[in-house]
Amino acid sequence: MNPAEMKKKGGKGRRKVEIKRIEEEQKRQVCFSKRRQGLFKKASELSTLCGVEVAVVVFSPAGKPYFFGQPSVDHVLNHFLNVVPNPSKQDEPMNQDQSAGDQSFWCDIDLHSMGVDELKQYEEILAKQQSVVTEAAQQCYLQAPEEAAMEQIEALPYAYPEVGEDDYFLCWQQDYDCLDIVPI
Amino acid sequence: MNPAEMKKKGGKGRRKVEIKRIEEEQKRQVCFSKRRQGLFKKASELSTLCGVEVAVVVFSPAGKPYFFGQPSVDHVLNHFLNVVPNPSKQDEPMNQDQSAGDQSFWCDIDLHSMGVDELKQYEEILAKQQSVVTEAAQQCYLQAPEEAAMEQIEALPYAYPEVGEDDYFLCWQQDYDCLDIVPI
DNA sequence: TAAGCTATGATTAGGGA
DNA sequence: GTCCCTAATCATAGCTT
Repeated sequence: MNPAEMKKKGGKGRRKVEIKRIEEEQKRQVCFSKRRQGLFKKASELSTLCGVEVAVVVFSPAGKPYFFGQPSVDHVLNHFLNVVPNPSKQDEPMNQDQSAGDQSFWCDIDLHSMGVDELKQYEEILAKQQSVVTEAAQQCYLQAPEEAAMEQIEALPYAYPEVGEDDYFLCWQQDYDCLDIVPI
Repeated sequence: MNPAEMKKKGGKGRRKVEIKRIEEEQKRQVCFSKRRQGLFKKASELSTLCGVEVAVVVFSPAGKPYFFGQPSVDHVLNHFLNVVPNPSKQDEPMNQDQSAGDQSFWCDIDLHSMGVDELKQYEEILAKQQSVVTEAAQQCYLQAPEEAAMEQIEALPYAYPEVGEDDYFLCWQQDYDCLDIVPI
């Protein structure tokens, strides 16, 4: 195809793009918009295909936040912040994927993969959780018997996807007696 | 390339893939590994090309955390949490996965902000969780009384941060009786 | 079992509306 | 900004090693 044809009906299509900062603002904005959508789509596909939790947060060139989360950004970030307290310490200059360290307390367990003994253990952990809540209730009563921060309960509603009733992951944390049961 | 050559060294390549949960564990794991890398690469390219902040957090099918951040996950998440205290309520321009209506089920609750009545409610929810686990244990026993997937329990160790004993978030999900208690 | 291959489907740059 | 279009480049499912 000669240059004239190129100009007339060709000259489109993808060009190999060097991965470095795009200087022209307009182009950068368009690229951001397109690639952000692509990134979120990939994240969504990964989540669906593999049944995993994903959160993506991006700030546009203008500083506007965009995000994607499955089941929700907050859920994933809370989970993450608990598991990986100091991500920046693990980041290396060239930013890359990595997993958290090995010393551990958290376990993600599929209830269906567990044996009887393990399930019994988890029953005990759940019982401990009840103590925690009960104690919190008692303290609350002692401190402010007439108050009830009712509104807080409905303060942070999140959308949630349909899930089967029987599929759960159970996460627990030995030293702090915390647990986390979520549908998968 | 003719058919013979196709058969000899071709016939491979990508097939159209339906975006739904992959049931075979092995395939799911492989897919996760590959697509995670692809996702992080895309995030990196977006960051470089457009000079923006990006954070991606993924939990593997086994619950192991993987993350990517530019300049760091920590930085981006702090920025995000400051700017968007309650992300799920905001309108996300393009790709909102939280689409399906505003019926929210999840709440993130600080135990200390709750009144007695609410805490009592949560005690009940915890009790329900015990039933779920108990039922799972019974089913497990009926199905394979001599089996115990013991090794699974220690399979997924994670690093964990220091937290105060008294700070928790409690997340619960009305329709599915799920809950989530995590230290903050 | 993790690491290459490769053919193909998916993505996206550049242009226009 | 968003959407369409095209075509070159990229990503990756199913294999092989």
